[in-house]
Amino acid sequence: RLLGNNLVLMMVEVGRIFDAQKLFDRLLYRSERSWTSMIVGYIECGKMQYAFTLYMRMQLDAFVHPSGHTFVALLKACSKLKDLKRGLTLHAEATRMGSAERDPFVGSVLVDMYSKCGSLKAAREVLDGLPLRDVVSWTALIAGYAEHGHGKEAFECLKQMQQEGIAPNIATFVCSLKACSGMGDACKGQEIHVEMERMGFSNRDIVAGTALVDMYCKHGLLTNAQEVFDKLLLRNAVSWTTLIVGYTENGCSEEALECFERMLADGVPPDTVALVCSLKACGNIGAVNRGGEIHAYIERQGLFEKDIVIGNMLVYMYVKGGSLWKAQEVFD
RNA sequence: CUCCAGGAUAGGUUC
Repeated sequence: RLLGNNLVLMMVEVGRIFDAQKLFDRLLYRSERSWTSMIVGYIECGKMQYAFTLYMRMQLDAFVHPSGHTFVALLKACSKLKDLKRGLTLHAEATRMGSAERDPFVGSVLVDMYSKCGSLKAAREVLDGLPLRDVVSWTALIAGYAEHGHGKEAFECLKQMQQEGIAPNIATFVCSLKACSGMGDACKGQEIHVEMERMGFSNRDIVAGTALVDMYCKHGLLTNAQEVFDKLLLRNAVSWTTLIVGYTENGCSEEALECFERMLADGVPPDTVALVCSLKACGNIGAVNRGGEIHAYIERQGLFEKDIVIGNMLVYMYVKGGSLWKAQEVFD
């Protein structure tokens, strides 16, 4: 019976979920570990409904109980689907099993689930009730506040967690910066910048650095954004695009296009997002020639069919540039 | 009781 259960684990690990299921169904004794492993396997390949169905069957198995691992996997699926109803049920069951308060991972995934579902009050209550609030559970709540436009609350959380002696990490700062962007309070963002600088996050980590660039751009502080960007040790298409959008959205499309040129010169291949954003900049200032070059590049790379947004933006660019016949051609 | 698997984080057109 051990052998069969372990074989199920191995099959899930190598992605043979269908074979795993066939074997799993023939087992006489199914361990908690193999139930959970099947559930995780289905979630990983996006078949959430199968996972939930399996969980129902698991509850009917008198010999096993779901573990913290089981609840983490299922609650994470609820977060992705924003399925609050199922999340609430799972929360009740995790509480009944003692997982919710015994297992810190279940605690933080509960905070995340409520946050992602927009039930910020519930998220806050779960966090406050946790025996151990760590950087991840705090960050999950901050992310929730930021995502749903409650910048003030997000920033207060950052302060509260620091008062509790918990050090923020890159993820915490990134979420807090996102909150600042939505708040229109550049001072708070600058405050965070200073702290990140102290911890060496602002130029060494590309995600953190890009989030800073984005925050400054959203406040229209392009000089600050450029300064952070210039200090970045690594740049990728995302960081370049963030800057390009920053210039474009602040009425500086010419500068945006200069950034695009520098990005190419830097040897960073533009992805579809970078191309779309640069096309928008072209459209804004009627730069049909440069837009046309980007168009040619898109055709050469065969990207046109990949994403409807590219076509939309090409039309925008040609229309704004007055080349209606080219716009029509793209449209057709 | 021990061993293996589990948690939060960056950019675009429309919104």
